[in-house]
Amino acid sequence: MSSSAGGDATTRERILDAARAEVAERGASLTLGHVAARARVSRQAVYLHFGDRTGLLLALVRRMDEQLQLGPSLEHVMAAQNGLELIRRTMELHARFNAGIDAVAQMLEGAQYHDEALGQAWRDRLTFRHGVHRRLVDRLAAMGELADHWPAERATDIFHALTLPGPWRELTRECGLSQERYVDDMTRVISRALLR
Amino acid sequence: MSSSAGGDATTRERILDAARAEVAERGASLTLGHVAARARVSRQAVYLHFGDRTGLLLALVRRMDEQLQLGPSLEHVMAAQNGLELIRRTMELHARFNAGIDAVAQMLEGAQYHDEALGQAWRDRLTFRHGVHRRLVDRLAAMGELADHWPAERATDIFHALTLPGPWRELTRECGLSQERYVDDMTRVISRALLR
DNA sequence: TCCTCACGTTTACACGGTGTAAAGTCAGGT
DNA sequence: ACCTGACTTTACACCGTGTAAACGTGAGGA
Repeated sequence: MSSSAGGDATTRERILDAARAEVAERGASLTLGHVAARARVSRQAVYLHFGDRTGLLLALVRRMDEQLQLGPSLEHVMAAQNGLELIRRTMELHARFNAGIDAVAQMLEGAQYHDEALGQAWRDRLTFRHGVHRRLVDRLAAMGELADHWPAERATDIFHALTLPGPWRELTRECGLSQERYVDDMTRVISRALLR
Repeated sequence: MSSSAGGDATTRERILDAARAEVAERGASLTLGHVAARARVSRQAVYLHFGDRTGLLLALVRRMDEQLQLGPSLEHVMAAQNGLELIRRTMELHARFNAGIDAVAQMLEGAQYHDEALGQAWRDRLTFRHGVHRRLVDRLAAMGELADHWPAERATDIFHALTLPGPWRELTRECGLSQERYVDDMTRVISRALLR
């Protein structure tokens, strides 16, 4: 864990790149040995940098969060001029975002029940996600477009739950919907559900 | 694998009961050693009956399917006199069913990417589920209540994806919705999405 | 009665992945 | 010349899976 900062940093990055590739290929059943080999580094180097398997995966998740920079995209969503457009932009963001993180998300979902720390990391992400949807729902309410029957908190829960990676994965990967179709259809479903 | 039928069957059942309990407690990280100990049987007895870990889990899933007997429940759903009632009954069935199988479902979902056979088992269940929703959508169409904008296949995909265990788990376990609330809210969402 | 077979037991071992420990190499900076 | 940081090699302990072989035992048939 010594070189958490400073030094070359290139090795650490190489290991993380290798880990990302291994997750994409083998899912949650990646091996530290394989990661090390792919990074052209000894297995022990991985332990030096990340402490243990969990540490490596946590670092991978954090780096993906940083790289994906969803701040600007979120501003674009919030700038929508009406409810329908806000929902559509949200779904476009989800589609793009999910496609980017799906392999890692899958790994986290799968690992969350035999790894305390990874489970926590996954829950943290979901909590953050829920908060984002709360802001979106508040915006809808402020625009006077939120249907009367929904208390904000419950509308948030619905918005949050229907846009989880799971349904996205099922629709696009298994049912064969294109990203555009996913966006169109889910925009319709959610706007009908939430808007007045 | 010898005693697939005949004989005492009590040992086999004891092992499956133990496995179910272990899955409920430890999720996907159950050990054959723990299962055996709980069933008060040697670890090797498990191998005798189920071949390997995967075989045990597959047998567990199949037994749960048999025990849950969703045929009659499904008839009750199909007997609904109008679209809204059909959707409500569907959601009631999902709520009850999900609560019953969630531990095992979670285990399967988690395992599907490092165990070919378990992944297939999970996909089989989802395919069956999808077929059920197709029948429901066809019924809606026959009643003339399916909204015009949905081709039957796409309405099916949506119905299927929105009622997956994942969203149910998130809403009831993490967001704190009661089963009744889940049924009420999702009935509203889906009827608004699918009905004319 | 004796034999056999089904079911289960104990013991033992190979294999692979994780995690820890210790000693060695090697480049750069002082 | 020395030290330090980054990484390597080697080695080992631990655990879970899976296989193998030999032994125990009770029920049923010849």
